[in-house]
Amino acid sequence: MVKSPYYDELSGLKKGAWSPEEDDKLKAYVQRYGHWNWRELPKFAGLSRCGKSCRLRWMNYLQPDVKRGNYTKEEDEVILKLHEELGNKWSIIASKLPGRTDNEIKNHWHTHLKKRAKQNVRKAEVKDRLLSEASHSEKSQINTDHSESESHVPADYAPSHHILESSVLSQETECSSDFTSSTSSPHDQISTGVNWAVDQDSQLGLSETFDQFSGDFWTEPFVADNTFVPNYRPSPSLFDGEFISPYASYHNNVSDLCWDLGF
DNA sequence: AAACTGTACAACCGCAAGCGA
DNA sequence: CTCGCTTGCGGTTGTACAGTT
Repeated sequence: MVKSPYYDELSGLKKGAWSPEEDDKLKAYVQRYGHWNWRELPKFAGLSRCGKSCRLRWMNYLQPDVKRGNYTKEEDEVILKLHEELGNKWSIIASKLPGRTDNEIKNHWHTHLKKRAKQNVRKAEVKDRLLSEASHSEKSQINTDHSESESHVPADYAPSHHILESSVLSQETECSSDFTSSTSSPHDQISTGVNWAVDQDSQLGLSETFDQFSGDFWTEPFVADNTFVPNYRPSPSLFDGEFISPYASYHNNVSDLCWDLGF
């Protein structure tokens, strides 16, 4: 599924898929010393990779809190909603989904959600058309009886005000900032006379899950990457087993540091 | 069974923002 | 102000695997 590993002649660096050994090295190094400088890090960690590659691998795959696969309906809906609002701001979207990375969300969007988003757009267009047609027919019927025999919509088609208040499309397009708001019944969806079967599952899922969905999801803080050691550069002369040790990152006080440095 | 097509996703690349000298 | 460096972001590619013909 990924590019096969190969050595780039020009740079002499390894590219392509990461081996478990490389993963282990990088993970162990970052967990121990933090990522003080991605460009320099591979040298110290004993990896023949560029810093950029290491950073990406760590961020998207090796970080302890990274969730993999199995997107929940809530997550899908959040992504869809935020993408509708923000566009391709994957990093911002990722910041709202603990454990998900921008790269993963981007991939998920392109493979799973793009189609759904397109369907949503199409439904919104149909909704607009229905609304304009409904309001037009309502006006034309103002001074007539309540017969719907002339209407092009099914017999169980609800009056236009009904559509406005409870159609699923209204939910989608009007609750942009509050998706915990009211839900629409399946009957309401059917009553518009449009075949919503394509996405009914997800709509129902949205209704169910967002009811349980507290504000905690948005306010819950990220688990910080506390392995980061700001403003610290190791001395290349300090070796620690298979790594070149930058020390300091695991020292909570000066005496520990002095001990490790042999002072 | 083989060939073809579609899907999923890890990884690469180029660019831009941020920051310090 | 600008130059150089690092980091982060978003677009895109490559390829294994699954499904279909």
